[in-house]
Amino acid sequence: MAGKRTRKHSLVKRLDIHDVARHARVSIATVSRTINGVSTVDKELARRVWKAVRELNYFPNTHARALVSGRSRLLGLLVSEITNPFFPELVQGFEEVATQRGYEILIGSTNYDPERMKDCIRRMIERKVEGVAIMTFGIEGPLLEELAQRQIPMVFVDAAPQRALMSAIRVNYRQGIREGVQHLAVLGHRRIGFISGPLVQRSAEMRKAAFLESVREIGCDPPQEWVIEGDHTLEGGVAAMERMLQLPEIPTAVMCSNDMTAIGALRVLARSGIPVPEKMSVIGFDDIHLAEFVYPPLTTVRMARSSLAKAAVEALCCHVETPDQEPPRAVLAVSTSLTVRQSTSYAPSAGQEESATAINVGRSEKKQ
Amino acid sequence: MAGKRTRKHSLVKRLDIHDVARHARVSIATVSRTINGVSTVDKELARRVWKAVRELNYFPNTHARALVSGRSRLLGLLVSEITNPFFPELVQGFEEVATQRGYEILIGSTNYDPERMKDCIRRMIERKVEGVAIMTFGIEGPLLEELAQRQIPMVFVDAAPQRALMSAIRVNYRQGIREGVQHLAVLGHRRIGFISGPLVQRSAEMRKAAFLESVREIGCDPPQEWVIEGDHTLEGGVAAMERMLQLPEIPTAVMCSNDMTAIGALRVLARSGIPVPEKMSVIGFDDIHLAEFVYPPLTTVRMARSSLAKAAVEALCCHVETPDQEPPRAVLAVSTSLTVRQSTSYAPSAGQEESATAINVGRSEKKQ
DNA sequence: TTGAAAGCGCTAACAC
DNA sequence: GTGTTAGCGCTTTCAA
Repeated sequence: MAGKRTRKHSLVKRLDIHDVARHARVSIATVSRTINGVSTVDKELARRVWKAVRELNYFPNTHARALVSGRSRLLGLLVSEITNPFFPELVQGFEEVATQRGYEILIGSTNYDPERMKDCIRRMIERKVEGVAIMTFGIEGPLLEELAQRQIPMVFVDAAPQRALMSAIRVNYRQGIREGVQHLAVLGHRRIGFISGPLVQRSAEMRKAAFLESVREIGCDPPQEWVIEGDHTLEGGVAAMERMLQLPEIPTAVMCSNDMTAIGALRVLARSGIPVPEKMSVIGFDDIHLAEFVYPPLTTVRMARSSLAKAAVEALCCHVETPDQEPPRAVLAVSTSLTVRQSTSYAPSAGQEESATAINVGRSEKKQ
Repeated sequence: MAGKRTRKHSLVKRLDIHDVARHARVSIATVSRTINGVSTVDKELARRVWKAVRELNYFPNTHARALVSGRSRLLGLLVSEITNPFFPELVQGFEEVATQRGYEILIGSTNYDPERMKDCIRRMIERKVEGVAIMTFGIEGPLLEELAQRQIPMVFVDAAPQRALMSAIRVNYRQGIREGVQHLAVLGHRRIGFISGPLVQRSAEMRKAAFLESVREIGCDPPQEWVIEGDHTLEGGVAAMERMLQLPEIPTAVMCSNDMTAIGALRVLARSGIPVPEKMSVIGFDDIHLAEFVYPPLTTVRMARSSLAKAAVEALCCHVETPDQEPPRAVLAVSTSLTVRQSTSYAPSAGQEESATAINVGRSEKKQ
């Protein structure tokens, strides 16, 4: 009931640019210029403005700024689901770099549901994001159109449509996968299988291709049955490994397209009484937080998701801040490298000497 | 170089309320009223407005709305770090409920760094959030003042300062912890230890208190040395369990204040050749994603973080939407319950009969 | 170099 | 019931 009501909607007068101007005995234009770092402002006036800002504890209203400047300083981040262990590190990196550059981030989780994805896109458009990073596994074409129509820059992973304002971050899958395969080779493995992700996904396909190249490089050519399609889930890993164990001949090492798949595979092996790594080595991909804690701790190819995030923010900002020149459409930005833990060891039948020889031939593997 | 430049800043004219009004042959006020669901609008005109909105694919500009209405429809969410496995589920729940209610969420990770926390608070103030959920483990008083000064509602977990616009979500720690202790009792355990969190944290203290009450309830009173202070990290769990194993007498079961602590404890036990659960049972708390995947899969007390998030959003919205009546300061909203996995079993020396008897006496434990 | 004033897109008071 | 209009807080001409 009490309280001085000096505005329609609120009980307290909110500080605005006029208050600062009055306090510093200048015009609001000068306050605005000072805060925005326009160089023509007189030193003395600028000093007074900053003093007033400090004393009054003034923060500019971003909505007003956005309205007049047409720049929201908002970036959208579209992910599949935050609870998927792949994403938290990505979100963290994205937030860090974006806020550093003065952007705020709007997160949308699609939960693999086209309706929710549509909703996320609507929210982003309403809030006038200046760019969107599409980090979901797959996206509906028509929804992209919504963004494209509004000239909103987009960045993708691996591959982007060939259009203006769209770019892609490239991940160097080969690098880490090759390291993983060489690591196995050094340990004497020659019979190496692979459980892929869903091959409709570009990144899953690229990982598989990188694997095949790498095994051929060490002179192996695994039979088709040793290359099984999974779906990047734990259950998929379980199913794939079960199929593999039914084969008349099984490999001594299996590489997986992501860690969840590898963890599923590990489960089946544990259940089947096949000790890892003694009877079979397993390598994952991604290096999610979990990988370190499963049993045995998973040897895996690490993809630095914070670099991915950083590259995405930069690509977006590049579009926004230099709208005239078309930026490079694809940035090779993210490297991968092997993290050796305890799910890999010597091939069961490989003699000690053979391995020792191989070690000298192989390349060293270390964490990046 | 081409492109029709109809505005200062952009190459494309952005759709606004005037375009819709023109298209529907009504005034902008009618468009605004229609979109905001004001009931006095003529049916026919409303129909025309909606048609125009659809045809033009119009989305209102939230910045303009925020500016004039004083309502940003933005909620702040302050967390310690998104990569801490405790948080993703919380963030997901928060996003889900907030967007359902038409709010957008602004995430800030403090990374346990006061400077970054300060930065997060600044960002939230600049963007004019209508409320902030403080989900960090601890916060600096002066920073709260910044928000309080600006009449921004806040919601905390467990305990909030006794002030206007601040409320707390209460977690029913006792419920789940009691279930856990009873579960151990049923399995014949009488020698039960506890590794707490950092006791400066209110929630850690509450968990410890709940544990002590619960063990006393089953007629046990563990010696002081069996109640060790950890710090809710894996390393803390390692250190605490190492200390415990040095004791002349060790318990047959240990409850931990959170899952990371339990995972640390599990490591030490594995290293020391003490099989879990045969020689020692371990129970965690939180039920983070990881718990299911460690070896052995961790029996743990689940706290539904999505309910926590939901309660937080509701408390905040309650403040915002009915500013006159002071809402309940504390909401008992989050229940906990036991999830039994494989890190718990019969007490080593307990006879079969004893356990069997106990089973009938004890309460059944199931997932909620 | 500075200040006055227009206007960003919208909501809400007020007049009809 | 509908339209006209005055701002919301800011940036950015434009004139001085």
